[in-house]
Amino acid sequence: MSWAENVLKDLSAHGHRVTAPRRAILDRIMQYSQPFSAEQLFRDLGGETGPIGRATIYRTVDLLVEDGWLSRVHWSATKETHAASEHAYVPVEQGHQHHMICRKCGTVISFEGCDIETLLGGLARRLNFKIEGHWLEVYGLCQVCQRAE
Amino acid sequence: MSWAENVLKDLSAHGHRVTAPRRAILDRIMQYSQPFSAEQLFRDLGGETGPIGRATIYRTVDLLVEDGWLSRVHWSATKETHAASEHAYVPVEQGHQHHMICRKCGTVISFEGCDIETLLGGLARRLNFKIEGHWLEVYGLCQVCQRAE
DNA sequence: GTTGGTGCAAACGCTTTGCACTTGG
DNA sequence: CCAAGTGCAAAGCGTTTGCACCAAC
Repeated sequence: MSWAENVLKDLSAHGHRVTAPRRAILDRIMQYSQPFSAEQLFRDLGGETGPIGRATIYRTVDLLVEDGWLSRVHWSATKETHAASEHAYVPVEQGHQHHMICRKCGTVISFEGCDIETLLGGLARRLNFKIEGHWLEVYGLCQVCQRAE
Repeated sequence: MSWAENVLKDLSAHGHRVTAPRRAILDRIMQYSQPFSAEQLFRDLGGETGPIGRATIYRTVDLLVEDGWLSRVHWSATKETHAASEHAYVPVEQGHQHHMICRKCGTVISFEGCDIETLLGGLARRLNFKIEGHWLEVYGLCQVCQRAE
């Protein structure tokens, strides 16, 4: 059961429709080995002359983020200038996940089961801060790029 | 020695000039108890009719981020739509810091000495991933807002 | 047949840029 | 002095929106 299939199933389960544009978008997302942006997705699906409108891409990406099938990361392939820097996304199986992102090739390794709240628990207790969630992202070099350096 | 004073000293130490607009910007930043955006800073300093141009604000913010005196966070006061969502910043003493941000009032608590790399060390070793840096941000409720709920 | 989805194009809003003017050291 | 900094206005560009049309269920 691929990620795209899971998403499609979940979409119809939530009363959403399974349309051709959505299929195409999901298929394209699965081919990325790096974080991707909405704009990039638009280009890769044919851009201005392609069959899928820009609005549809953005709307679908938003939908997927809302339903927990895409996760936003801060990594950006294009050295962010950051004039309206593109937001980047990574497909995830649903649930709490974090990412290790290779600064060179952009490969993403997802992992769960982080113990950060435990780690910060003492600090939070001392400060009387009630932790409700957190954002963690790790940067570095993947195995392949380490060798290449 | 206030944050603004430290920044000014650092600026001239790096061959930058201490100008009236920069003083005004630093002073205003110190008054925030929440993450702020460049646009907000612009408005608070008088906006279109004020003495400081928008470009100066953006250039100064960038400068401060580069020199490590401002840190970008993901929290946003305005429910991010995220059409060109404003980037938010927090003043920091230089060095590696993380933030706990209250989801209600936006109060920021900075802390250092996180042991995340230690925590993730085992995982990274197993995956042959070489950690070079990380981004961590914690969300929740500060002491005051907990009581208010 | 409904109504959710789509495409188009225009609008939006944050951010950047070019250029002539000002000012700090 | 003169290079760094500033202000202005225009341009950039990712993202959103209004609306008429289309197609999934």
